Amino acid sequence: MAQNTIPTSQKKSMTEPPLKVGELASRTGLSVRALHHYDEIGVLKPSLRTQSGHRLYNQSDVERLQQVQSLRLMGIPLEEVRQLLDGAGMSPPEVIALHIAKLHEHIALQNRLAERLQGLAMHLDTVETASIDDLCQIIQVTTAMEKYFTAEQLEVLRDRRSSITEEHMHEVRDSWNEIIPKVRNAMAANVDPASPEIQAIAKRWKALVEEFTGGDRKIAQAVMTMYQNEGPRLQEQLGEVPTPEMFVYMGKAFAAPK
Amino acid sequence: MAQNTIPTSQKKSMTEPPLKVGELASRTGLSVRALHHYDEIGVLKPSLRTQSGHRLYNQSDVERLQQVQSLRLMGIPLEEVRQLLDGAGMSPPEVIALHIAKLHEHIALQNRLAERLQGLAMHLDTVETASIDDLCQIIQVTTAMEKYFTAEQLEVLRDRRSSITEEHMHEVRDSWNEIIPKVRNAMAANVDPASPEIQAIAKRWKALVEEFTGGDRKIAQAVMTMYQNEGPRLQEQLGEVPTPEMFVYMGKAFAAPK
DNA sequence: CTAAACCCTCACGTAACGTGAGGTGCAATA
DNA sequence: TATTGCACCTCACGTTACGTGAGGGTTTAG
Repeated sequence: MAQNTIPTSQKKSMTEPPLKVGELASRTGLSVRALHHYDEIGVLKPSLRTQSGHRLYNQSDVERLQQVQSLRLMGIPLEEVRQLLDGAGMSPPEVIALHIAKLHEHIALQNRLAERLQGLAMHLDTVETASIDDLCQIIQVTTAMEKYFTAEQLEVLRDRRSSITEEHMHEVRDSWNEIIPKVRNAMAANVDPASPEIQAIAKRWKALVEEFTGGDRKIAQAVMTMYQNEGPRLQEQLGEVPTPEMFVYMGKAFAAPK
Repeated sequence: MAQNTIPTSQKKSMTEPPLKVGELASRTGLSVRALHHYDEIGVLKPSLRTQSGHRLYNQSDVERLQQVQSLRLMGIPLEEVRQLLDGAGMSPPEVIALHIAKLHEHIALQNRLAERLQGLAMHLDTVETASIDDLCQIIQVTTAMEKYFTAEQLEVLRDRRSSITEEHMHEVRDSWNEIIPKVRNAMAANVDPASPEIQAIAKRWKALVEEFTGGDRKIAQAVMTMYQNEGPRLQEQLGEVPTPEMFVYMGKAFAAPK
């Protein structure tokens, strides 16, 4: 074979002059400040300085910087970049694997947050209220619900909610606010659950519950658990809420012979 | 209707005593330091202090804190929380909408990063190298490729790569490293592309290209564009790489009559 | 030889607190 | 009553990866 000609531009052997920081910055797309920073924290210390203190980056510095940029592109923090390039800390595959895990965790969190925000935006569309109080109320109630219902149940409830009018929602609220005090008073007065007036109330109660749960036993159970645990907090937001004792009392009313 | 009985525990009218910071912290699950911070930045300034300077939070402070917590749960930064609760800045729906947009943007970025990391992890599995140099090389080549190939093309290439052995990949690299200098020398010596020795080389060249592109014209085109723009950078990582002039020369060789 | 361009070293700001350090207030106990 | 111990106070630095000046030397082109 013949003698090797020059590949493209220069050979490695013809030592290129060291770069000043501004030059290196514009070649790599980094800022001068970033290079100063890398110097400070030990990620990339230029191997030369001029007598007056100007940084000079030679070929191996430039190569190291390319590696730094590669690793940063993968989202690896500077401190770990430094450890990797210095051969300390963990092995590359370990670092990558751990970062994938962390990233997935982070993404999962963000996705859950995005779902919550989407749901919230839907509510805001239907309710068309601009008050922060209302906004926070919706947030509190929905976050409380997320603790007691599964994702599928929540979806069912969202669908049902979006299919009814805002006016009807107010009617439902008003109904509860009318019925619950009556029940409380009846309980305080030891009224027989089988009595006609309680039976009338029980009928309305059952209808309201049916409408909300859609007849789903699991949802009804979750609602009761939620009111049991979050009663006071929900009361602040919603107005009148049923207590576990009321559920028991109403249970007797439902079981009473007609 | 009869007189209202007491709902659950207390009535709002019986003013509850203001809370000290530690008490409020333990009730809300926040840290004392966080409450200090909220005070500092004006998100929640307690409306009372004792003579000695101890913070006292009254009922309305507590309610405001609940709102703060709700908004923070939705990922809204403290400064915007403050503006919302103080009625300054944007309206709640605007804030929510903007945050949804920001969040989706962020999630998209994270997802792209996750994909890159997954691909990288795959490479690391097949190549089983633990050196940072190799790691960075893979990163650089794959990120360069992402600029020139579409997502589908990249997937095709990934599949093809994972279906061959590491040994074969080395063979391919070696073939290029043997052929390219020969072509360069032939070009420098003005050898006729139709000459037998160049025709022999052209045959091997074509086979190598075919294997990589799978016969896909688009991929072949993207490869040439990539080498044209990223030539020097890739050369540092891969060794010998073809130049546009070589593609022209080889084109003549392919077109030459046999 | 001078002015522009480039370089240097501080040093503060970012988001949302964690983590002391060093000192005061307050209720209960010895 | 004196002392203990706990809760509270105000600084103030650390975290991430730089951005953005301030104030002052150096190099280079005209």
